[in-house]
Amino acid sequence: MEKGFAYRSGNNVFFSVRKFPDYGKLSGRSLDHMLEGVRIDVNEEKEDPLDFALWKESKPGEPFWKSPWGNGRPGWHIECSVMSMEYLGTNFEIHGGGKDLVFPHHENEIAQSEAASGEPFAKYWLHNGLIRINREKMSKSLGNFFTLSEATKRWSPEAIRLFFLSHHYQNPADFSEKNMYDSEASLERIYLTLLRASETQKAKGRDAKLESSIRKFEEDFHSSMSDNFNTADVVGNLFDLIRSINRSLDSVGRTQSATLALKKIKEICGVLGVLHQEPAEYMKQRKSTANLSNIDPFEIEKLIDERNSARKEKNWKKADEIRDYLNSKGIVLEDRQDGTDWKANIT
RNA sequence: GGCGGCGUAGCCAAGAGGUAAGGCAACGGUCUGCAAAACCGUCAUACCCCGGUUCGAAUCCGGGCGCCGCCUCCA
Repeated sequence: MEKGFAYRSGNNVFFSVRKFPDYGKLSGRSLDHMLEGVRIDVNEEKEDPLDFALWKESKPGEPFWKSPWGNGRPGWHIECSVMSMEYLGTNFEIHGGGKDLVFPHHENEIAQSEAASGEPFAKYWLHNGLIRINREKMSKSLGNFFTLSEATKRWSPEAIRLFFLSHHYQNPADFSEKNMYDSEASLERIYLTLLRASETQKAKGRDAKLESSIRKFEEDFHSSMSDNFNTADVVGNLFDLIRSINRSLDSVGRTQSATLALKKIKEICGVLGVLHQEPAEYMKQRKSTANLSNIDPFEIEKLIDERNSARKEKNWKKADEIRDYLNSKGIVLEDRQDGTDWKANIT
Protein backbone atom coordinates (compact mmCIF):
# COMPACT_ATOMS: atom_id res chain seq x y z
CA MET A 1 0.00 0.00 0.00
CA GLU A 2 2.87 2.35 0.82
CA LYS A 3 4.21 1.97 -2.69
CA GLY A 4 0.83 2.59 -4.20
CA PHE A 5 0.28 -0.87 -5.65
CA ALA A 6 -2.51 -1.72 -3.28
CA TYR A 7 -5.51 0.00 -1.86
CA ARG A 8 -7.90 -0.46 0.98
CA SER A 9 -11.55 -0.93 0.25
CA GLY A 10 -13.79 -1.51 3.21
CA ASN A 11 -11.89 -3.92 5.40
CA ASN A 12 -10.18 -5.52 2.42
CA VAL A 13 -6.92 -4.80 0.69
CA PHE A 14 -6.71 -5.26 -3.07
CA PHE A 15 -3.79 -5.30 -5.44
CA SER A 16 -4.20 -2.91 -8.31
CA VAL A 17 -3.13 -4.81 -11.41
CA ARG A 18 -3.03 -1.65 -13.52
CA LYS A 19 -0.26 -0.27 -11.33
CA PHE A 20 1.97 -3.21 -12.11
CA PRO A 21 3.13 -2.77 -15.72
CA ASP A 22 4.41 -6.32 -16.11
CA TYR A 23 1.09 -7.85 -15.15
CA GLY A 24 0.36 -10.77 -17.47
CA LYS A 25 3.98 -11.44 -18.41
CA LEU A 26 3.91 -15.03 -17.23
CA SER A 27 0.68 -16.16 -18.80
CA GLY A 28 1.09 -14.04 -21.91
CA ARG A 29 -2.10 -12.12 -21.40
CA SER A 30 -2.79 -8.45 -21.64
CA LEU A 31 -5.18 -6.74 -19.30
CA ASP A 32 -7.38 -5.52 -22.10
CA HIS A 33 -7.66 -8.98 -23.62
CA MET A 34 -8.57 -10.42 -20.28
CA LEU A 35 -11.35 -7.96 -19.76
CA GLU A 36 -13.03 -9.04 -22.98
CA GLY A 37 -13.51 -12.53 -21.70
CA VAL A 38 -14.28 -11.59 -18.17
CA ARG A 39 -17.55 -13.03 -16.99
CA ILE A 40 -17.20 -12.54 -13.30
CA ASP A 41 -19.68 -10.50 -11.38
CA VAL A 42 -17.89 -7.29 -10.83
CA ASN A 43 -17.02 -6.96 -7.23
CA GLU A 44 -18.23 -3.57 -6.08
CA GLU A 45 -15.31 -3.21 -3.75
CA LYS A 46 -12.68 -3.56 -6.48
CA GLU A 47 -11.53 -0.58 -8.48
CA ASP A 48 -10.87 -2.89 -11.40
CA PRO A 49 -12.51 -6.29 -11.86
CA LEU A 50 -9.09 -7.88 -12.37
CA ASP A 51 -7.69 -6.68 -9.07
CA PHE A 52 -7.16 -9.41 -6.53
CA ALA A 53 -7.31 -9.59 -2.75
CA LEU A 54 -4.22 -9.29 -0.58
CA TRP A 55 -6.23 -9.26 2.60
CA LYS A 56 -9.82 -10.28 3.02
CA GLU A 57 -12.22 -9.42 5.73
CA SER A 58 -13.45 -12.53 7.46
CA LYS A 59 -17.07 -13.46 7.30
CA PRO A 60 -18.87 -14.35 10.50
CA GLY A 61 -17.75 -17.71 11.80
CA GLU A 62 -14.60 -17.85 9.68
CA PRO A 63 -11.15 -18.08 11.24
CA PHE A 64 -9.40 -14.74 11.31
CA TRP A 65 -6.31 -12.85 12.32
CA LYS A 66 -6.17 -9.34 13.61
CA SER A 67 -4.82 -6.68 11.27
CA PRO A 68 -4.73 -2.92 10.77
CA TRP A 69 -7.69 -3.44 8.43
CA GLY A 70 -9.72 -5.43 10.86
CA ASN A 71 -10.20 -9.13 11.40
CA GLY A 72 -9.52 -11.15 8.32
CA ARG A 73 -7.14 -13.44 6.51
CA PRO A 74 -4.51 -13.21 3.80
CA GLY A 75 -5.53 -13.31 0.17
CA TRP A 76 -4.99 -16.65 -1.41
CA HIS A 77 -1.71 -15.94 -3.22
CA ILE A 78 -0.01 -14.44 -0.19
CA GLU A 79 1.07 -17.64 1.47
CA CYS A 80 3.24 -18.65 -1.49
CA SER A 81 4.96 -15.29 -1.68
CA VAL A 82 5.55 -15.28 2.04
CA MET A 83 6.88 -18.82 2.28
CA SER A 84 9.20 -18.52 -0.67
CA MET A 85 10.58 -15.18 0.45
CA GLU A 86 11.05 -16.44 4.00
CA TYR A 87 13.00 -19.51 2.96
CA LEU A 88 14.44 -18.65 -0.44
CA GLY A 89 14.74 -14.88 -0.39
CA THR A 90 13.15 -12.20 -2.50
CA ASN A 91 14.47 -13.76 -5.67
CA PHE A 92 15.23 -17.38 -6.28
CA GLU A 93 15.93 -19.86 -9.04
CA ILE A 94 12.97 -22.09 -9.75
CA HIS A 95 9.29 -22.06 -9.00
CA GLY A 96 7.25 -25.09 -10.00
CA GLY A 97 3.60 -25.93 -10.20
CA GLY A 98 0.88 -27.37 -12.38
CA LYS A 99 -0.15 -25.72 -15.62
CA ASP A 100 -3.53 -24.96 -14.09
CA LEU A 101 -1.89 -22.49 -11.71
CA VAL A 102 -0.28 -20.25 -14.28
CA PHE A 103 -3.16 -17.87 -14.20
CA PRO A 104 -4.18 -16.33 -11.98
CA HIS A 105 -2.24 -17.81 -9.08
CA HIS A 106 1.34 -17.51 -10.30
CA GLU A 107 0.64 -14.32 -12.17
CA ASN A 108 -0.64 -12.72 -8.99
CA GLU A 109 2.20 -14.13 -6.96
CA ILE A 110 4.67 -12.42 -9.26
CA ALA A 111 2.78 -9.15 -9.19
CA GLN A 112 2.49 -8.88 -5.43
CA SER A 113 6.01 -10.16 -4.77
CA GLU A 114 7.80 -7.98 -7.26
CA ALA A 115 5.75 -4.96 -6.35
CA ALA A 116 6.70 -5.44 -2.72
CA SER A 117 10.39 -6.27 -3.12
CA GLY A 118 11.21 -4.38 -6.28
CA GLU A 119 13.18 -7.41 -7.40
CA PRO A 120 12.51 -10.17 -9.91
CA PHE A 121 10.75 -13.04 -8.14
CA ALA A 122 11.52 -16.50 -9.53
CA LYS A 123 14.06 -16.84 -12.31
CA TYR A 124 12.41 -19.85 -13.96
CA TRP A 125 8.92 -21.23 -13.87
CA LEU A 126 8.35 -24.93 -14.46
CA HIS A 127 4.76 -25.75 -15.22
CA ASN A 128 3.99 -29.41 -15.50
CA GLY A 129 1.29 -30.90 -17.67
CA LEU A 130 -1.64 -32.50 -15.92
CA ILE A 131 -2.23 -36.20 -15.48
CA ARG A 132 -4.52 -38.14 -17.74
CA ILE A 133 -5.99 -41.57 -17.15
CA ASN A 134 -6.50 -43.76 -20.19
CA ARG A 135 -6.39 -40.68 -22.38
CA GLU A 136 -9.05 -38.91 -20.41
CA LYS A 137 -8.39 -36.11 -18.04
CA MET A 138 -8.31 -37.17 -14.44
CA SER A 139 -11.26 -35.72 -12.63
CA LYS A 140 -13.54 -36.53 -9.79
CA SER A 141 -16.60 -36.16 -11.94
CA LEU A 142 -15.33 -38.77 -14.39
CA GLY A 143 -14.69 -41.09 -11.48
CA ASN A 144 -11.17 -41.89 -12.61
CA PHE A 145 -9.60 -40.05 -9.78
CA PHE A 146 -7.03 -41.57 -7.46
CA THR A 147 -4.40 -40.34 -5.08
CA LEU A 148 -0.67 -40.89 -5.10
CA SER A 149 -0.86 -43.13 -2.07
CA GLU A 150 -3.43 -45.30 -3.85
CA ALA A 151 -1.16 -45.43 -6.89
CA THR A 152 1.81 -46.57 -4.82
CA LYS A 153 -0.26 -49.49 -3.56
CA ARG A 154 -0.93 -50.59 -7.11
CA TRP A 155 2.48 -49.89 -8.61
CA SER A 156 5.97 -49.56 -7.22
CA PRO A 157 6.86 -45.99 -6.34
CA GLU A 158 10.01 -46.23 -8.38
CA ALA A 159 8.12 -47.34 -11.49
CA ILE A 160 5.81 -44.38 -11.05
CA ARG A 161 8.81 -42.09 -10.94
CA LEU A 162 10.31 -43.72 -14.00
CA PHE A 163 6.98 -43.30 -15.75
CA PHE A 164 6.99 -39.57 -15.13
CA LEU A 165 10.66 -39.24 -16.00
CA SER A 166 10.07 -40.85 -19.37
CA HIS A 167 7.71 -38.00 -20.22
CA HIS A 168 8.47 -34.38 -20.75
CA TYR A 169 7.25 -32.56 -17.68
CA GLN A 170 5.39 -29.98 -19.73
CA ASN A 171 3.24 -32.55 -21.48
CA PRO A 172 0.26 -34.34 -20.03
CA ALA A 173 1.23 -37.75 -18.65
CA ASP A 174 -1.14 -40.53 -19.56
CA PHE A 175 -1.54 -43.09 -16.80
CA SER A 176 -2.80 -46.49 -17.89
CA GLU A 177 -2.35 -50.11 -16.91
CA LYS A 178 -0.38 -50.71 -20.08
CA ASN A 179 1.91 -47.73 -19.57
CA MET A 180 2.57 -48.61 -15.97
CA TYR A 181 3.20 -52.22 -16.88
CA ASP A 182 5.79 -51.02 -19.38
CA SER A 183 7.33 -48.87 -16.70
CA GLU A 184 7.59 -51.74 -14.23
CA ALA A 185 9.11 -53.91 -16.95
CA SER A 186 11.62 -51.20 -17.84
CA LEU A 187 12.65 -50.91 -14.24
CA GLU A 188 13.18 -54.64 -14.04
CA ARG A 189 15.27 -54.67 -17.20
CA ILE A 190 17.49 -51.96 -15.78
CA TYR A 191 17.92 -53.61 -12.39
CA LEU A 192 18.59 -56.98 -14.01
CA THR A 193 21.51 -55.43 -15.85
CA LEU A 194 22.70 -53.56 -12.79
CA LEU A 195 22.62 -56.84 -10.91
CA ARG A 196 24.84 -58.45 -13.53
CA ALA A 197 27.20 -55.50 -13.38
CA SER A 198 27.29 -55.55 -9.61
CA GLU A 199 28.55 -59.12 -9.50
CA THR A 200 32.00 -57.84 -10.21
CA GLN A 201 33.93 -58.87 -7.15
CA LYS A 202 36.48 -60.44 -9.44
CA ALA A 203 36.32 -57.67 -11.97
CA LYS A 204 39.39 -57.61 -14.11
CA GLY A 205 40.66 -55.13 -16.64
CA ARG A 206 38.70 -52.50 -18.41
CA ASP A 207 36.57 -52.09 -21.49
CA ALA A 208 37.36 -48.95 -23.44
CA LYS A 209 34.14 -49.17 -25.46
CA LEU A 210 32.01 -49.32 -22.36
CA GLU A 211 33.89 -46.45 -20.79
CA SER A 212 33.24 -44.28 -23.80
CA SER A 213 29.53 -45.17 -23.52
CA ILE A 214 29.65 -44.09 -19.90
CA ARG A 215 31.19 -40.76 -20.85
CA LYS A 216 28.57 -40.29 -23.56
CA PHE A 217 25.80 -41.01 -21.09
CA GLU A 218 27.15 -38.42 -18.71
CA GLU A 219 27.56 -35.78 -21.42
CA ASP A 220 24.11 -36.49 -22.82
CA PHE A 221 22.64 -36.22 -19.37
CA HIS A 222 23.92 -32.70 -19.00
CA SER A 223 22.81 -31.57 -22.43
CA SER A 224 19.38 -33.18 -22.09
CA MET A 225 18.79 -31.64 -18.70
CA SER A 226 20.03 -28.30 -19.96
CA ASP A 227 17.42 -28.55 -22.69
CA ASN A 228 14.44 -27.70 -20.51
CA PHE A 229 14.82 -30.77 -18.30
CA ASN A 230 14.26 -33.31 -21.03
CA THR A 231 14.22 -36.33 -18.75
CA ALA A 232 12.57 -38.48 -21.41
CA ASP A 233 15.77 -38.14 -23.39
CA VAL A 234 17.80 -39.13 -20.34
CA VAL A 235 15.74 -42.30 -19.91
CA GLY A 236 16.35 -43.20 -23.55
CA ASN A 237 20.08 -42.62 -23.11
CA LEU A 238 20.02 -44.74 -19.98
CA PHE A 239 18.70 -47.67 -22.00
CA ASP A 240 21.52 -47.13 -24.46
CA LEU A 241 24.00 -47.41 -21.63
CA ILE A 242 22.22 -50.45 -20.24
CA ARG A 243 22.65 -52.13 -23.63
CA SER A 244 26.33 -51.20 -23.67
CA ILE A 245 26.81 -52.72 -20.25
CA ASN A 246 25.15 -55.97 -21.30
CA ARG A 247 27.18 -56.02 -24.48
CA SER A 248 30.37 -55.56 -22.51
CA LEU A 249 29.39 -58.19 -19.98
CA ASP A 250 28.55 -60.62 -22.79
CA SER A 251 31.74 -60.07 -24.77
CA VAL A 252 34.48 -58.93 -22.41
CA GLY A 253 33.08 -60.15 -19.11
CA ARG A 254 33.23 -58.50 -15.74
CA THR A 255 35.46 -55.48 -15.78
CA GLN A 256 36.16 -52.52 -13.59
CA SER A 257 34.47 -50.49 -16.31
CA ALA A 258 31.20 -52.23 -15.45
CA THR A 259 31.69 -51.20 -11.84
CA LEU A 260 32.29 -47.67 -13.01
CA ALA A 261 29.10 -47.75 -15.08
CA LEU A 262 27.18 -48.82 -12.03
CA LYS A 263 28.63 -45.98 -10.01
CA LYS A 264 27.80 -43.41 -12.69
CA ILE A 265 24.24 -44.62 -13.09
CA LYS A 266 23.71 -44.42 -9.39
CA GLU A 267 25.17 -40.95 -9.25
CA ILE A 268 23.23 -39.55 -12.19
CA CYS A 269 19.95 -41.33 -11.63
CA GLY A 270 20.21 -40.35 -7.99
CA VAL A 271 19.69 -36.80 -9.19
CA LEU A 272 16.43 -37.95 -10.75
CA GLY A 273 15.42 -39.94 -7.70
CA VAL A 274 15.45 -43.40 -9.25
CA LEU A 275 17.65 -46.50 -9.10
CA HIS A 276 18.65 -45.86 -5.55
CA GLN A 277 18.18 -49.50 -4.51
CA GLU A 278 20.86 -52.14 -4.51
CA PRO A 279 20.05 -54.39 -7.48
CA ALA A 280 20.02 -57.51 -5.32
CA GLU A 281 17.75 -55.74 -2.88
CA TYR A 282 15.39 -54.81 -5.69
CA MET A 283 15.17 -58.40 -6.90
CA LYS A 284 14.59 -59.65 -3.39
CA GLN A 285 11.84 -57.13 -2.91
CA ARG A 286 10.19 -58.01 -6.21
CA LYS A 287 9.93 -61.58 -4.93
CA SER A 288 8.61 -60.67 -1.53
CA THR A 289 6.02 -58.17 -2.76
CA ALA A 290 4.93 -60.28 -5.70
CA ASN A 291 1.32 -61.27 -5.75
CA LEU A 292 1.88 -65.01 -5.42
CA SER A 293 -1.47 -66.65 -5.65
CA ASN A 294 -1.74 -70.21 -4.36
CA ILE A 295 1.97 -70.74 -4.10
CA ASP A 296 4.69 -69.80 -1.65
CA PRO A 297 8.40 -69.27 -2.23
CA PHE A 298 9.27 -72.46 -0.42
CA GLU A 299 7.19 -74.52 -2.82
CA ILE A 300 8.71 -72.69 -5.75
CA GLU A 301 12.23 -73.59 -4.60
CA LYS A 302 11.15 -77.20 -4.10
CA LEU A 303 9.72 -77.41 -7.62
CA ILE A 304 12.83 -75.83 -9.07
CA ASP A 305 14.94 -78.55 -7.43
CA GLU A 306 12.62 -81.21 -8.77
CA ARG A 307 12.79 -79.75 -12.23
CA ASN A 308 16.58 -79.56 -12.15
CA SER A 309 16.77 -83.23 -11.21
CA ALA A 310 14.53 -84.02 -14.14
CA ARG A 311 16.72 -81.91 -16.39
CA LYS A 312 19.79 -83.84 -15.29
CA GLU A 313 18.06 -87.02 -16.38
CA LYS A 314 17.06 -85.25 -19.59
CA ASN A 315 13.46 -85.80 -18.64
CA TRP A 316 12.38 -82.75 -20.61
CA LYS A 317 8.71 -83.60 -20.43
CA LYS A 318 8.63 -83.49 -16.66
CA ALA A 319 10.89 -80.44 -16.56
CA ASP A 320 8.60 -78.55 -18.89
CA GLU A 321 5.53 -79.59 -16.98
CA ILE A 322 6.95 -78.10 -13.82
CA ARG A 323 7.92 -74.92 -15.60
CA ASP A 324 4.50 -74.62 -17.21
CA TYR A 325 2.87 -75.15 -13.86
CA LEU A 326 4.94 -72.39 -12.28
CA ASN A 327 4.23 -70.23 -15.26
CA SER A 328 0.53 -70.61 -14.67
CA LYS A 329 1.15 -69.30 -11.17
CA GLY A 330 2.89 -66.24 -12.59
CA ILE A 331 6.41 -67.48 -11.96
CA VAL A 332 9.05 -67.19 -14.66
CA LEU A 333 12.19 -69.32 -14.43
CA GLU A 334 15.62 -68.37 -15.61
CA ASP A 335 18.18 -71.11 -16.09
CA ARG A 336 21.67 -69.74 -15.77
CA GLN A 337 25.07 -71.30 -15.63
CA ASP A 338 25.19 -70.96 -11.88
CA GLY A 339 21.70 -72.27 -11.25
CA THR A 340 18.04 -71.48 -11.71
CA ASP A 341 16.49 -68.28 -10.50
CA TRP A 342 12.86 -67.21 -10.56
CA LYS A 343 10.95 -64.01 -10.73
CA ALA A 344 7.32 -63.10 -10.49
CA ASN A 345 5.46 -61.82 -13.49
CA ILE A 346 4.62 -58.16 -13.40
CA THR A 347 0.95 -57.86 -12.73
C1' G B 1 -17.26 -16.90 -26.13
C1' G B 2 -12.06 -14.90 -24.57
C1' C B 3 -6.83 -16.05 -23.47
C1' G B 4 -2.70 -19.51 -23.31
C1' G B 5 -0.69 -24.25 -24.85
C1' C B 6 -0.47 -28.81 -27.61
C1' G B 7 -1.24 -32.35 -32.07
C1' U B 8 5.55 -36.63 -35.29
C1' A B 9 4.77 -44.55 -35.61
C1' G B 10 1.02 -48.89 -30.55
C1' C B 11 3.62 -45.61 -26.43
C1' C B 12 7.51 -41.81 -24.87
C1' A B 13 10.13 -38.33 -27.81
C1' A B 14 14.07 -35.34 -31.12
C1' G B 15 13.90 -32.20 -35.21
C1' A B 16 12.45 -25.38 -36.00
C1' G B 17 13.38 -24.58 -44.46
C1' G B 18 17.36 -29.26 -47.15
C1' U B 19 14.68 -34.42 -47.63
C1' A B 20 11.98 -38.12 -40.43
C1' A B 21 17.43 -38.90 -33.98
C1' G B 22 16.88 -42.05 -29.85
C1' G B 23 14.18 -45.24 -26.29
C1' C B 24 10.03 -48.70 -25.00
C1' A B 25 6.78 -52.22 -27.22
C1' A B 26 6.17 -55.49 -31.51
C1' C B 27 8.22 -58.80 -35.10
C1' G B 28 12.49 -61.86 -37.12
C1' G B 29 17.25 -64.07 -35.81
C1' U B 30 21.50 -65.81 -32.42
C1' C B 31 22.08 -68.36 -27.78
C1' U B 32 19.22 -72.38 -25.10
C1' G B 33 17.15 -79.54 -24.64
C1' C B 34 12.96 -75.99 -24.95
C1' A B 35 12.29 -71.42 -22.53
C1' A B 36 13.67 -66.93 -19.78
C1' A B 37 17.43 -63.18 -19.76
C1' A B 38 20.93 -61.02 -23.03
C1' C B 39 22.70 -59.71 -27.87
C1' C B 40 21.92 -58.74 -33.34
C1' G B 41 18.42 -57.13 -37.08
C1' U B 42 13.65 -55.05 -38.98
C1' C B 43 10.12 -51.38 -37.98
C1' A B 44 6.87 -43.56 -40.25
C1' U B 45 7.47 -41.99 -48.89
C1' A B 46 5.77 -39.82 -43.50
C1' C B 47 4.85 -35.56 -39.23
C1' C B 48 -4.08 -33.80 -37.40
C1' C B 49 -6.65 -31.95 -42.22
C1' C B 50 -7.03 -28.47 -46.52
C1' G B 51 -4.87 -24.65 -49.24
C1' G B 52 -0.55 -21.26 -50.15
C1' U B 53 4.85 -19.54 -50.38
C1' U B 54 9.45 -22.09 -52.00
C1' C B 55 13.91 -25.56 -56.33
C1' G B 56 12.69 -27.87 -51.60
C1' A B 57 7.92 -27.57 -45.83
C1' A B 58 6.95 -31.80 -40.10
C1' U B 59 9.34 -27.07 -40.00
C1' C B 60 7.03 -20.52 -42.90
C1' C B 61 1.85 -18.25 -44.10
C1' G B 62 -3.75 -18.69 -44.28
C1' G B 63 -8.05 -21.54 -42.96
C1' G B 64 -10.14 -25.64 -40.47
C1' C B 65 -10.45 -29.91 -36.84
C1' G B 66 -9.24 -32.23 -32.23
C1' C B 67 -7.25 -32.21 -27.20
C1' C B 68 -5.67 -29.67 -22.55
C1' G B 69 -5.49 -25.55 -19.01
C1' C B 70 -7.39 -20.91 -17.25
C1' C B 71 -11.23 -17.13 -17.36
C1' U B 72 -16.51 -17.42 -9.82
C1' C B 73 -15.13 -19.06 -4.92
C1' C B 74 -11.42 -22.02 -2.35
C1' A B 75 -6.31 -23.66 -2.12
